Amino acid sequence: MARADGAARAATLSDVARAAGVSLATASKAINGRDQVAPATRERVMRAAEELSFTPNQLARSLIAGRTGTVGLLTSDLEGRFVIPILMGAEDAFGAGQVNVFLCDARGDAIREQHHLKALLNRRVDGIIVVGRQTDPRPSLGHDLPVPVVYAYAPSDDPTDVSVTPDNVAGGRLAVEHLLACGRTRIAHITGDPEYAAAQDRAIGVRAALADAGLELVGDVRFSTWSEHWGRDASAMLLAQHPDVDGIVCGSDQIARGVLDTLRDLGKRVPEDVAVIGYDNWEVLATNSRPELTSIDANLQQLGRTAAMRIFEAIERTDGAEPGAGVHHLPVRLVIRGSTVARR
Amino acid sequence: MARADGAARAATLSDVARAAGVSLATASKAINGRDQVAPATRERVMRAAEELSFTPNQLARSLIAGRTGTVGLLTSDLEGRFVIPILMGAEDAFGAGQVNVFLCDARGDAIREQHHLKALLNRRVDGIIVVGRQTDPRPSLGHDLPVPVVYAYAPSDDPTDVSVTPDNVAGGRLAVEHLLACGRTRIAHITGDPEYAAAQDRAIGVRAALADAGLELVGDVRFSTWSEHWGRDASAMLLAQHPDVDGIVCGSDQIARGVLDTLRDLGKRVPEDVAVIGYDNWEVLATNSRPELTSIDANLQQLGRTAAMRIFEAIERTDGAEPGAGVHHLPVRLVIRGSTVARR
DNA sequence: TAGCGTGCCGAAAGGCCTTTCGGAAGGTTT
DNA sequence: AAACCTTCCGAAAGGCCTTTCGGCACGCTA
Repeated sequence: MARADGAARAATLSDVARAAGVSLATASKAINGRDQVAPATRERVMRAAEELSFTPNQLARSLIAGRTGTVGLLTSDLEGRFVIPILMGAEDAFGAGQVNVFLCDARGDAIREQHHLKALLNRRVDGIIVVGRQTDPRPSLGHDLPVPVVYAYAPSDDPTDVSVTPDNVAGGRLAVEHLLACGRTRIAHITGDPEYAAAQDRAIGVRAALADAGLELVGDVRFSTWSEHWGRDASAMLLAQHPDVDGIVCGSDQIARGVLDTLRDLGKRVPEDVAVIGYDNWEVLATNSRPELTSIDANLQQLGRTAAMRIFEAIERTDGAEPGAGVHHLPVRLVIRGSTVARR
Repeated sequence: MARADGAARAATLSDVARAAGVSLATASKAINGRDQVAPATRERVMRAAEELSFTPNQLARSLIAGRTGTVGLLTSDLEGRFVIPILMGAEDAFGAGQVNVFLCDARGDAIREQHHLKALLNRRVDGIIVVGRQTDPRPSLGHDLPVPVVYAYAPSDDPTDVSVTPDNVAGGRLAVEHLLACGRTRIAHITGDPEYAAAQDRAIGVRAALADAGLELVGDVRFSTWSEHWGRDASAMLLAQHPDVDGIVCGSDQIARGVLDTLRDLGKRVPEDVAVIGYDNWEVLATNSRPELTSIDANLQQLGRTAAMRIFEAIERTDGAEPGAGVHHLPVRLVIRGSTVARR
């Protein structure tokens, strides 16, 4: 266990002051770069601090400042597929080392969530980011909290909260527009659980883009589960009914993987005969398929950055005003790979 | 932004004391369940606290106790594939709400790691768990830290540190033993980057188990990259040279997915003709393949729990002794699915 | 030489809580 | 009635730091 014998008790500021032969106040000022300290004195203090390997106790600082420089990330995203990029974006935005993040996983349990929420408030976090694992609205934490809250990925069901979530409608549009640009006109849509807002929103975008182009969807939107199995089954049925389909928009990369499997089994070439586009841009799935999968990326890291910036703004302004209430739909991004455009 | 107007300043203990008509000390004792307080008085204080929605400032408490009840999780695991289960295990072990975890991602950058380390120490975490993304030893943080450190997944290169890591050799053995139990005798091994200790260790286990059974590996161990592409290519070459192979141990689930693809293309039935076993038990890959993939699970959540418990022990004992220094190899687990055993 | 400004330092308060210890009030024993 | 104990409460110190503000010493001007 790494615990130095000598470091049993961390050096405190008064240790430094004594070592440097100055008062507590002067030591503090020297270390924090305040003026009112002669250069020579400052030098002396700094050297003493160095020798004692003094690190200022952030607890005491926070107590005085009334601010801890910490943020709570409250999630129910078990797998961490969404929460990790969001966390990284948040870290970026805050600036490494300036702000630290408490990560709490409520595991989809409201009681545990309350528990964690209370713990975070006791620790006097400056703000809270709530990350859901679906884009369906989730219950608000309420407005009687002493710190700002931003909802990421899953928006709050209260429109006076601040929420940031990917623009799934735009994602659906983007997918179709890309297929159209590739010259496809007979386009189908296979997606996941119809209970998910993500599935519905993407389908809306798909239909809208087709309507704009004066086209209709080939067959109905096929909803079921977010799995490869469904991708395989659905595409088999689709091809049986509509052998002339030349483009398939999938509601997730998993579904797209299944679709690719079936097309391959049926002897269809991708992208020559049928172009396939996925959703989520989950690297491990998208870059390992045959061919590699074009996909829609939700820019989760950017989402995290945005959430962090919103928190930041809210922390800065002490008037308690509520800037940017409402659900903000963030743009998504197309990542083109071999499943829609043959490689040269 | 959720910020109640009335909650501009959180209630402090002296507010409660005043409201209840008692002194600071009494209020403190009442709230913390100390004796030396008359039941009636306690009741009065509790009610006042309730009404003011008082939450004790954990900062001040920590300052006094010399303990914060927080732990730092320092990772370089970008994708979070390993860190999330470990984090969850740690949360479990600490007991939700008792201890909170600061998650810091160093992104494989030593400077950033130092930065985060310093921030964690300033915040006076009680301990640090370091999570790597490979099982190769990583540089120690050193022994001159004022808090205990446990290395998880990636062990420290210093044997006097405490490390917990999955037993990859046992995993390799387990895979082969399972194939043997399934009646396979012509077993090959396709795995990832030979620079990874994980690849080497698993290969050692594979060879050892075969040797114990008086068998030899079919062909050499095939090292390359941890990708589906490699799984596809390697198995194609393997089958060309050794058409009689009847079992393939893969170094990862990704590789196994590629292997399954190729076997399917070649008209081999899995598991009837060839049994395939993966590694990592990455649900999204293992349960979506055709057939579903038998795999070795590293019990990461258990790993996290163990790491947390070690930290706990070290925190408890104030004598600075170093219990359990060294690298602890934790048992892994076989998850049987359709790729080795035909479903009934 | 008296008066004034400037530059630097230190005493002390304050942030929020816990704990120790002294002491008041009430009841019990001799 | 005196001595004692128990029960409960409160003053104060302490944990570590920052900030305010008063004051000392020095050098300058009149």
